[in-house]
Amino acid sequence: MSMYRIDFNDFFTSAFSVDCILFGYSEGEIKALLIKRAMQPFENLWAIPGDLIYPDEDLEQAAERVLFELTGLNNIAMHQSQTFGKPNRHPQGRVITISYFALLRIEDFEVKASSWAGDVQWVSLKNMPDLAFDHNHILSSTYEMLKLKLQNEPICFDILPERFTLNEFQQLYEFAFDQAFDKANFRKKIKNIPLIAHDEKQQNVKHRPAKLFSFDKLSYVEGLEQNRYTFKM
Amino acid sequence: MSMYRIDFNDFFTSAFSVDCILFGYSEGEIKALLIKRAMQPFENLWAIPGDLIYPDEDLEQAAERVLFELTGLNNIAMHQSQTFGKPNRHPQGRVITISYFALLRIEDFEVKASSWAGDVQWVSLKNMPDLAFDHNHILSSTYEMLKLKLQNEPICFDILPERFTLNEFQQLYEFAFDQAFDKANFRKKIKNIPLIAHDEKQQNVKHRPAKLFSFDKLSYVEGLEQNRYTFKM
DNA sequence: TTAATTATTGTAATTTGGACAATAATTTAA
DNA sequence: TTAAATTATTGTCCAAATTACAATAATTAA
Repeated sequence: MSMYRIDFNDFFTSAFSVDCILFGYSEGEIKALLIKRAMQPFENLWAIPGDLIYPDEDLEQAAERVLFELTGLNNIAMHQSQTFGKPNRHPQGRVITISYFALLRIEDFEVKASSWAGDVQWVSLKNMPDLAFDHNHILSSTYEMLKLKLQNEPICFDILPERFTLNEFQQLYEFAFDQAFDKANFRKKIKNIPLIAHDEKQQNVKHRPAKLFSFDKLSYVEGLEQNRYTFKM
Repeated sequence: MSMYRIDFNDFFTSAFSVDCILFGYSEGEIKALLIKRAMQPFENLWAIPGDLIYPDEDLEQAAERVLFELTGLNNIAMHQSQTFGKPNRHPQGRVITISYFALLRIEDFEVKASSWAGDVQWVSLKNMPDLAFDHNHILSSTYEMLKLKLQNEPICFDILPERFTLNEFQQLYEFAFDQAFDKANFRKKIKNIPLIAHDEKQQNVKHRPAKLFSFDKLSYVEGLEQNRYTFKM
């Protein structure tokens, strides 16, 4: 096999990138933030925002940099999803990409176009066009990872408004898993999750307004530490 | 920031590796196959077997190559776990490593030493020494991934003998999760998993022999496709 | 004031899960 | 040949969780 004849230094000819799938939630739909590529390859195609990782940069750091350049947001937890490395996935060389995702509150920031992003847009997962590279594949497997985490970690509260109604909470899961739940039963299921009930109510609705809740992160962490609690949906 | 002054080609100065955590099960314990490094860096330390990925090689292909060189085994599903890339994790350059794992039947093969593996040994997870690189970290997070997948995918049948008793099945979960289950209740829990009951019985035991079962993969896949089924332990 | 609409809570039936007991099949030793 | 020992397998009871569906409450709009 020819592979045994290559020099040690010949291995150091690859690049890494991160691809950041930013999930948001609005109008009852889960959306991903996509960019329209302003440069070759795949110029003018929609793509997952990402960038090459600098030689001295940590993976998470790179993911957070991409997020920051696009949204100005800091201090958002990025979750590693999977790594994609088919030899020919990038036309300009061997680039292995590590996908990260985060859940964002769309209303908390304004997206900024950047050098590599001519146009930026929230696109519903139910209505996804053909994307650059292997990005359709990356997006759909990261969505599977998202669903797994939605069932095992309280990341739903990263994407819900800070104060939300129980219906909004329920609809997020209904959309993510594409199935309807019974209202009363959903409320029973979540009765262990520590929520703070506020006096405040929903505004500007044409019917009885719902009470607003927020996630009681302190109690949650305390419950975890004392082993009294495991999040499960 | 200096990072903006580097040339496109300067990105192509990194290398990838795969690290393959091979889990086996014997004497009632989950073990990982480790090698004693025969070369620098970390010469003589125990490590997870792994290798650099060739420039034209797919990730899974590389993982399967490492597995094959060590065990002679082919056609074993390798599962991607996580990717580790701290800038200084490898003393000889920027090497990002992608961890894969597989569940093996220890009795099905004999490990072979190879060029990079002076000594090879099955080591119980309960009794792990200090390993080379960041391999203790990689091993423990891959073990968490293993447990996650054991709960959500039928990978347990990769590690069980082709025909197994219900007790062997149960013991695997008991050791992986380090807790005992009630026999009768375990059998109720698995009653949805499609198993083929054989006429054959356990041999050479000093008591009533148990019936042998095998996993009915066909029915399982069919159930998945028709949305009648989700594996859950 | 009332109809319409959605929020919230309750109830009863069914299913699941956990603890434990009973029975069955086989080997071994008397 | 038989009884004791050992483990496999199945069943039962009770508590807890899940499901389907009904009842009541609060608000808006006419």
